[in-house]
Amino acid sequence: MPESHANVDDPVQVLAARFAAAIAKVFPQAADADPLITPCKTPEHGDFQSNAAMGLAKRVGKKPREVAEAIVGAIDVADIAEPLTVANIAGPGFINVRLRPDALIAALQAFDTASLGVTPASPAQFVVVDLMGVNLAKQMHVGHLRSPVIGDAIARVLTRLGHTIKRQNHVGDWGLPIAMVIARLMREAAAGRISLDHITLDQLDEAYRKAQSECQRDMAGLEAARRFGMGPKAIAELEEQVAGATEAFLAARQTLIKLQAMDPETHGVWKRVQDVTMKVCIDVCRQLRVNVTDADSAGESSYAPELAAMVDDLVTRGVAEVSDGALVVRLEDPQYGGIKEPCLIRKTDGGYLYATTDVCAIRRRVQKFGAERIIYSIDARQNLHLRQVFGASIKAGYAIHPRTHAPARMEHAAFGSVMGEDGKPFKTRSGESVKLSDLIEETFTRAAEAVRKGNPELPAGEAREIAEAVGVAALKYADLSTDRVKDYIFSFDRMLAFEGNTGPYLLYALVRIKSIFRKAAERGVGETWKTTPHAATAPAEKQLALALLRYPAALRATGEALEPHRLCTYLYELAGVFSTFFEQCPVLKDGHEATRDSRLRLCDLAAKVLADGLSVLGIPAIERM
RNA sequence: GCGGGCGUAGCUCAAUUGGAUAGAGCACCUGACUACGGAUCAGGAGGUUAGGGGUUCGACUCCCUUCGCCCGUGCCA
Repeated sequence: MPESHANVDDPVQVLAARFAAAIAKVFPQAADADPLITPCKTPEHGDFQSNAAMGLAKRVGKKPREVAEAIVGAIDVADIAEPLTVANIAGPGFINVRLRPDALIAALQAFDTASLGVTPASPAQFVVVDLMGVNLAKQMHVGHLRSPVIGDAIARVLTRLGHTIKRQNHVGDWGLPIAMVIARLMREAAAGRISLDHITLDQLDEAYRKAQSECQRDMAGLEAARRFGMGPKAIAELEEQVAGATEAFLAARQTLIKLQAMDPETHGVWKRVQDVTMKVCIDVCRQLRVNVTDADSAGESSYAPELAAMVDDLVTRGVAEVSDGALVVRLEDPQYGGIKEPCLIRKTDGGYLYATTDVCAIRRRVQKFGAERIIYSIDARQNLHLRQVFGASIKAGYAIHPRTHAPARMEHAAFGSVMGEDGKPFKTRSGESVKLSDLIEETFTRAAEAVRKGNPELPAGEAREIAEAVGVAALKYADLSTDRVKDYIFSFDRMLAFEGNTGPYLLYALVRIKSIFRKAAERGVGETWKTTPHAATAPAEKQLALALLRYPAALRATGEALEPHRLCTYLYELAGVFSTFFEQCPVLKDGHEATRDSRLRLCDLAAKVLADGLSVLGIPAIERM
């Protein structure tokens, strides 16, 4: 069942109903046809248009133009639009509609409430958004930027549309890699080379990398050396390496067993690693104004105790089968995704994989939390993996909602990579990945510089706050404003520009409107405008009014496609339309009080929509800059 | 090999899910206003939407095909 956002005050919806009625009257055989109402791209054509006639033509066996004429002849829009005649039919059969001025005013009046025309979704859904996946003992880098930024924006959009959201940070806090670090840390701490009490994430990151390499056994190299009869010295060196790595590897496995058994000392170190990692993670989220807290964490460790029973369940019910010693779920059937590669859920050695945990997570999210929709804000490269996990959950029945008995809608909100200005993956000059906290700090520093240049008078404390807002706006908007599935090119200069489709520009547009009200107060203009009737007579006023009314549809389109850039584009267009209005329609200079007040109301609405839209994107609003 | 994604102006990106003359910003050129925040507005130039074919009244969008780049592809996560 498609969700509904019925709103009798939205001209698009009113026109859709009228056109639908006219179509049903003239072409009963096509009564279900979509009226296809959309705002006109150019004002010369009209305010709104219906594109239904062309599509209807072949269904009813008439020429498109005749269909349009029939619709125009039967429609009743006298109360909302200017009379429709054949003169309103253009091209192959577009029907152009011009709103009656009083209808526009009425729509504006109805729009001017706290909800800004956004009616709650019906039915509202319970949605889980998977928007982060940090790993213990690993420093966060640019690769961790997009997931929370996009996921949080999607969560906010859906919340604004009336849904209930649960965010999930799927923390990589379990398994052999973690055990390797812990084994190394315990050894290093015992030798007095590190202090676990004062350890930093950078140190943990280093330990992680060293643990990885010391457990890396070069079996292939040894094999090759033997086969090609290399010198005894070379073979001996390789044997030594392999022996050392094997020792480290076995120690890690022992550590994993102790960890699973909740051995106090081992678990204590694990907890320490978790605390250090998660503190940085949550700090980054706070800096980015991403709404993720400790309560949203669901580590792999929390699924670990459930895996064995779940896998048994899959085996006994015949969902999974043994293949080459491993346990797999086959997904060739189209209802499971029609995927050739099976989903591996248990290795030959009995170990579980990340797919196992991910299937388990779906089970918990649907069966325990009651998720009706699960959205994964994850790198596009994980697409196959996610489709496998979705398919396996469906096959296992875990994705079937316990109350509605409908399968949860599972979607991959895939995104591309962050590239440098050379078009290659974003790295430092020395070729290392950029620490996320460094990236954020540099953004703030550059934003502070830009703010200082633009407005040197700001007091230091406020300047820092504003710089952070501008920095967050720049960083997140750059990430959100382009089609998420594509890679995007990271550029401090471009994202921090005050011109063009950028976060700082939208903040500027907002503070510019706010300053009008400060100026009005200075001039002793009271708040009479709040009760003055709306008006939109000048062309620029009318265009602004029409643009404002498009806000709910822009939000809905964003929520439907899970594409925040749609909202960004709308806000940017709104800012542009407002600029034109601001240029052409003096607000405080106009002699007439009624005009001044109705224009103040338009300014007020524009500010409200901009602020609301920015907050939905996770960008903080400010009063001045 | 197979599967997926991407390819739009010199550069960075859009295009309301198949609709009217493919739009913005930057850069370039020309104008406006002693400017309710000039971090502005108006205008110009810039395109065979990678190439070819097809479906359609209509294709950047859907189908086929070729080229180029990226990614994934059974025992890492």
